[in-house]
Amino acid sequence: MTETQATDPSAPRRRSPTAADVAERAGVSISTVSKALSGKGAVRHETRERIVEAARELRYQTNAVAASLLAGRTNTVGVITSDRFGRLTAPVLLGATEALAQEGVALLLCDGRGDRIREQFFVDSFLQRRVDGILVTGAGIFGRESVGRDLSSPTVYAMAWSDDPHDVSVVPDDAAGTEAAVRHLLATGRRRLAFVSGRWDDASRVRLNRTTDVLEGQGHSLVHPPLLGQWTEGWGRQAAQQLIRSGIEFDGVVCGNDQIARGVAESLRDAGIDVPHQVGVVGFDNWDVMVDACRPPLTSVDLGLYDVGQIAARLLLDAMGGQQLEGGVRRTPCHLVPRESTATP
Amino acid sequence: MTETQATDPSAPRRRSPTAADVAERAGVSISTVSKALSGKGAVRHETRERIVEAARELRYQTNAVAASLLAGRTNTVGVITSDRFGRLTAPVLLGATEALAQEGVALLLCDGRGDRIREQFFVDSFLQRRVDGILVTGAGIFGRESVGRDLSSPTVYAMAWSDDPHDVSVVPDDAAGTEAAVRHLLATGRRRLAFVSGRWDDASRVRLNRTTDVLEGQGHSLVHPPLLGQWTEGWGRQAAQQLIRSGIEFDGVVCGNDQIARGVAESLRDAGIDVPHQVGVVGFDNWDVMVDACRPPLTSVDLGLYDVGQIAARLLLDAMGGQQLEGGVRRTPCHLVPRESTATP
DNA sequence: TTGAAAGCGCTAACAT
DNA sequence: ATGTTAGCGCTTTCAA
Repeated sequence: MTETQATDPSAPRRRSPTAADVAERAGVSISTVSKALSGKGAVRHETRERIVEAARELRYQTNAVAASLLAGRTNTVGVITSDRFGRLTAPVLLGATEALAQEGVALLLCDGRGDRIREQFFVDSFLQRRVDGILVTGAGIFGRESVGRDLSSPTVYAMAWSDDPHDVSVVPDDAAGTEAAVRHLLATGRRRLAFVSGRWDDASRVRLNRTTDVLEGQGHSLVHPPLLGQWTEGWGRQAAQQLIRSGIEFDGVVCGNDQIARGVAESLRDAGIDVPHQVGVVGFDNWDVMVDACRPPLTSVDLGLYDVGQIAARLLLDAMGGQQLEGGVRRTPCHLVPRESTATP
Repeated sequence: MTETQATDPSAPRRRSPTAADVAERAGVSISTVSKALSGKGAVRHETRERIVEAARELRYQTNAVAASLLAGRTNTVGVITSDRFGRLTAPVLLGATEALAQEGVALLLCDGRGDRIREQFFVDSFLQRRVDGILVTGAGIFGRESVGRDLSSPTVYAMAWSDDPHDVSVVPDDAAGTEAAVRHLLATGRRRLAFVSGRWDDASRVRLNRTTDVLEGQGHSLVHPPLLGQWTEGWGRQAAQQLIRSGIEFDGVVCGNDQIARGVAESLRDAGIDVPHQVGVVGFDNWDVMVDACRPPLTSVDLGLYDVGQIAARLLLDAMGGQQLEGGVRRTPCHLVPRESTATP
């Protein structure tokens, strides 16, 4: 390397150039600089050239803080998560960032760990920072406490809905997803279904209820009482063994998530029961790591969490634009992704 | 509900109260309000009481934007990720948020998807927003391009290191982690080791090199040429079958990550080879979902990514405080978590 | 102990 | 087409 060190590394960090610096260098006033660079005022072509050139030389960048103070808008939304940026939150966050980035809005992130005190602290810090909106996500698909009515920034809940019906929530329509899964099992010729899920929460409840509703609508019912345990592969395996030991015949299993489904499917396989030819298995989440690695690959309900994030963000943008949103829960579609675990017997 | 609606929902969002509002209500000047609430000036006790009361009544919150403009400090750091907030980034992010939150610093988040153009765009947006620092993470443990020398905000790289040695990077010492894994296999009596990893990148290279170094230091060597493929369970299974078919005897397998290790372990089990009694298997990442679900549970190298995030954040805080950091890569310790897959035969 | 005034860096209305 | 001026909401001298 032969280039000369441009700056003295021991020097204090130099302050960023201001519009005044650019103005001086271009020999114009500050407001002309503003007009030229924002493209909003009338500036002679030649003058603009000079200003742009000066700005480039100084590596000038508009100070967004000053602009925000003036505009009363920070182009920022605060996000509160509660599952430590886990697997379910990530796609929601991604969908939201994409939708917001398109409008030049950035995300302030923090994790409340599901602790109301922490959450309240972060909400306050967001309000002090004058975020234009707040997005709240949960650690799964279930109801959660509102972070507060009538905050000075509009708020939208994604994935987990607020228990205050005045709040705006966007959640995957997993009841409809469940229905698709059950109908798919029926369509592939299964009639004797079992149900295995994690702990007894909103998600388990919705999925179980819809499963039994659809079955009963067709004159069927679950062949074994619902098996509730944990959201893990290990529990899926245990549940499968319990089913086998019960001696009850079954030809399809609806599972609360992909981990459980994988546990069930692989445990059946180990027991010499062919999946999908003797038993069809369907999971929830369409989590690549699970559905692809499972033997056989798992049919699963995709919750469309990226869309949930995107739609929640768009609603928030509308609200930030002054639109009055109607409170309540909006449901976004889930879709079934068929794979080998439910192939026609 | 019998309570009256406090605000007219169709009214335009009311502006936040300012220090002037509080001053008026408390019958003092703005500067007294500032002193009273910041606790920095001398204010008569009774006056402070009045001011605090007025602030509470108005639900006044200091406008951080105005404070930032004045202080030349935003208490914000920008974070650029590149794996869509994936499994590896999450703990880094979490560690960073905790360390930063303690100092009242918030995180601005965006995902560059590993695209330099997008990254540059986000870096510029961060600089405009006058973040006090920038944190860059990668999608894994490998070298990456610098986002720029001499940015106006100090920058620290976490997990993936910058290819510019003037930049400050914090990465897990996976070479040392590898060494611990190999020594553990040797200590549990294995001598004939194989190596299976994902694609041929920095992580695979470091882990392979250290594996062979340690083996050779003990007078041993890999019994089969390294097997490189993908970072998936499927590849782990294929590799195990390849090993078995080769007819070469082996009693230990070092795997590039937990998915591969699980594929290897379960494939051996399916082939009637006992893990750990005939073959020991060790993985990397200590990813709960994999290590716990695997049969048998997997011994794995924990990369300590939470610490990586925390340490990177602390370095960044130091730099933000004006401290001059020495460029280069700092390595944080990994540690082996023994489980059944390497239990003494 | 309190208040008046300056100014952080910018934009927008108004004047030239 | 360009410049002058008045703030955005706050903190911080400096005077009273």
